[in-house]
Amino acid sequence: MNGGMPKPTIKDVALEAGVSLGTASRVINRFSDVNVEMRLRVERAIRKLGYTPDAVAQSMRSRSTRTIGILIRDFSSPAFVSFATVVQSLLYREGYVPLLAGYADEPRRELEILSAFAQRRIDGLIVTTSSDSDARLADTRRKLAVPTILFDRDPDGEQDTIAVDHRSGIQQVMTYLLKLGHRRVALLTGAHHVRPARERIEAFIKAHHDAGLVLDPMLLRTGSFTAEFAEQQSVDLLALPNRPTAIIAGGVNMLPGVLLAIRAAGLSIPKDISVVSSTNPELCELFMPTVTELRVDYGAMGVEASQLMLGRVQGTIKGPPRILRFDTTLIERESCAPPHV
Amino acid sequence: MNGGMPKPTIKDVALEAGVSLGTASRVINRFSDVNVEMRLRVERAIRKLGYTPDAVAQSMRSRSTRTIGILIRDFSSPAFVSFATVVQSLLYREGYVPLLAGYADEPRRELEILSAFAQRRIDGLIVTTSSDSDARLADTRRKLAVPTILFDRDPDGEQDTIAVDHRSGIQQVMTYLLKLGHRRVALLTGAHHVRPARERIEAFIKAHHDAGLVLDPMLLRTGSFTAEFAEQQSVDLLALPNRPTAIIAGGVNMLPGVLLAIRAAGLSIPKDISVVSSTNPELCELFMPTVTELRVDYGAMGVEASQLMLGRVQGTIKGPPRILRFDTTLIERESCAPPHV
DNA sequence: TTGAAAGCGCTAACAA
DNA sequence: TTGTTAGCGCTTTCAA
Repeated sequence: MNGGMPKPTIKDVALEAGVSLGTASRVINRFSDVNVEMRLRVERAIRKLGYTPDAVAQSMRSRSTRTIGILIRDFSSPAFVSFATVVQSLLYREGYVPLLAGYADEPRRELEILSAFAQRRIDGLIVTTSSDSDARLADTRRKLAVPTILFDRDPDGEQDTIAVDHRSGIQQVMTYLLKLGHRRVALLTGAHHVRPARERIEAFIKAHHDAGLVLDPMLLRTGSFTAEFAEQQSVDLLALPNRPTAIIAGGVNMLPGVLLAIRAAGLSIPKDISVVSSTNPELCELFMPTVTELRVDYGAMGVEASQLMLGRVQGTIKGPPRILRFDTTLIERESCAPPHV
Repeated sequence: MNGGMPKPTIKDVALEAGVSLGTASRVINRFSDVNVEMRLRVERAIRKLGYTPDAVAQSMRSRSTRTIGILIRDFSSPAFVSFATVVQSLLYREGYVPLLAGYADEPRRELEILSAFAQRRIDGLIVTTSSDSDARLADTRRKLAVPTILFDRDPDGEQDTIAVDHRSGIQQVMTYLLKLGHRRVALLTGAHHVRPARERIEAFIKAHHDAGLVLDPMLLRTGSFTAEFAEQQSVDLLALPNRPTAIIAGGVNMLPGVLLAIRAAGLSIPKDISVVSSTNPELCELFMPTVTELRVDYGAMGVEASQLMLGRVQGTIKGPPRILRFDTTLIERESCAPPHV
């Protein structure tokens, strides 16, 4: 597979430049206290030998791997795509590399990934945990002893948090739907042990209360963020004797399931049923009719998360845990109309 | 950020177990020539101290990082999602970790990522390069001197390749469209310097030739795999005095652009124009009408790629470069109909 | 089968 | 400002 001589080491560079190991290291690490003459000699040697530092050896000594672990639910959501793209680009620019992993809705895999991260000595962690309330996961994160950003999860008082205000998001949606005249709105979202689901559920209940409406518990469907769950629950909802007049897909992967179920039921949007979806720009704009969307700017969250993380690992940001909140925007499209009675 | 005592090392384990460093290492690495009594003592010590090996130190000595670099175009295509999900899960199972990076259509970033990989001493590389013909990239890959799998790119005689047969794919599509009566079919795909584009272009031309048709060069639009490119070219195609009666989205990200352009032109599918798309299960099934799809099983490719890679890095697969080919399946849906004259 | 010791490539502490 | 040296945590000789 290979060809020829071994990779040059810093020793070779020092030898070639006729300086000591230490001086070579100082040049490589851009320390200021190096004579110009020496610096040039070392740089020439580096170029001549085609030397690149060995990151493993650097990490061995310096304790830093310049690696940021990023632990998400899965790779399939458009939200992840915007986030990951931005984060990767900003981290690389500073010489850091993201270690990306998804647990694909299997909490056990989350633990495995965390320990793989630990063994590799990541410098920082951005994590969307599968459960806010799992003490074992929290404990494992703590043991990593690196700057951590909880992504759209509950602040724990110890780590930085960057989260969406889903509560006001659902409030916006409900205000909109109620104004259109809807009284039977269904909410599909994940299980209560993650913050986005919990916030949506609470806001959903509160909106009913504030409007003086009695919430039919059949209309609240929680348990998973997957499209499969959304489809199966939608099928069930649409078969109800008094089916909802609007459905909220409360999760970035859920819209496809909802749309499939509605089509299978032979219903038309928005005539028979109104639909609002969480962030999914492509599908929402492309589907006909276009779908009203509760949009979150995950790219912007990626920028903030990267900057905060870089600040923490580089020591330029200090002090107590920060909590960054992001608002949602309701983008009204064609999928909502007054219900007909 | 931290709390308490430093992580236990193998030295602590050896001390606790009352054995030598070497013995502790042998137990950890599951060597057979260790006395049962010793093994138990070491294992107990490991459990007691909560020891986990330090992957950086292991790599330092062993030369293996158990890390596989995966370099793709970007994170946004559903094809990537299926592939990455499978690969991650199979690699983790064997104690390997994927290092995922996308160059987002900027060839310069590809080089940066490759050198980041090199510095980190990856054990293997799976790469969808931005250009089959860029000698600098090929050279950089070669210098990595690790098992490499070219993903849907031209075999270079040195590395393993796992590729889709786009040629027969386009042939299937053309046969289908010609049989429906289409004579003006447009193909949208990437630039000729990557294999999937090149194969599609060649097969597209050959299909015309074989059918005794003269290909209007205006109908062949190559240059980029992005949705933006697809949209802009589609807009242009649809404004032609004699516009095509069918469009092929020859790239996994391109369908959205095509659909947007068709909608903007006020045309209806398949009455005014037929559409065939490369792999994009969700959108193809969800859009109305459903879209005829030239499907590739990227999950299956992920399985094969992982197994081949693991075989190479673990030394269980030896010998000359392998070339694995995957076929496409044409899934006929509602987006194609005979053209009306 | 086990222990002792060298050393992977580098950074950092110390001395000059 | 530069050189020398110890040692990061581990695997892997080499001897015993």
